[in-house]
Amino acid sequence: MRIATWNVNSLKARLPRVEEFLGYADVDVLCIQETKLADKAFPFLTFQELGYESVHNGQGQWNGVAILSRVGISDVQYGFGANIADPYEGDARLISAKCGDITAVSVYVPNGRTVPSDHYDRKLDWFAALNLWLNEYFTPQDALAVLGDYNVAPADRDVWSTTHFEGSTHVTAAERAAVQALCDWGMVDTFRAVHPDEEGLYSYWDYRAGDFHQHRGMRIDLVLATAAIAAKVTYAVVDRNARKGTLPSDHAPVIVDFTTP
DNA sequence: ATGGTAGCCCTGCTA
Repeated sequence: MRIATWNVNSLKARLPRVEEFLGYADVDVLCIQETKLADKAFPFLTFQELGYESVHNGQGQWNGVAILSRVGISDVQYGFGANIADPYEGDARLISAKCGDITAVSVYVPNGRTVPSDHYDRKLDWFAALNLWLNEYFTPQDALAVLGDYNVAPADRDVWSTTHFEGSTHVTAAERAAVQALCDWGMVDTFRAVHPDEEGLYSYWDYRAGDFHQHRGMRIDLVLATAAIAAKVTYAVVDRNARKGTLPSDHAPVIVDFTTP
């Protein structure tokens, strides 16, 4: 089975690139973030014609998350639900669905803006809410993958320069501890399981200052998965070509393969 | 050249 995550930075602007990706990437499940679309504007039929069922938690101008699947979609959840307070209430940042033999979750973790700030504090609270939500609906024994834009680089080797990001969001000890808490619950950073030590493996490059061509990036798009999936991962890659060419997103897709019984 | 680009919807805000 092949799963992938991609922050497309507006599905309206990026639809041709997403169609192109679906044509060559051979993914079974694709989790998308930052659709920036209302549900009524989501291109369900376009994806259907390409062989994918899709579900969308849309908001309009900002955020918006989706799941595309060619192995079925059921048991859809939109956001944290009524029992868990959302520190970013009103934002469309989470959708989950059963896709074939696994549950896929598409998350768009809040950016946090600056340190310190109210937005940063609520980013950490959002991670805590995610942990509560996982606990409420799943167990570490489930075949569960939480894919998305975490807006956290888990380790120093996941950024092009530690000094450049000193004092910024995405690299603070508290944010990294929030990701680690998910791993403590039972999730594995599957990309790092395949590439444990390699540096320079990024998934996001700022549009500004030619960062992509200067290899100034960050690895903030993660595929966390429980052992039922993580123990069977055979391949993981960043599709850097998707960051090149005409009207690219500032993020590249991250693809993970695992064997199914 | 004193921080740059992309996307949104009023041209300032968010990333």
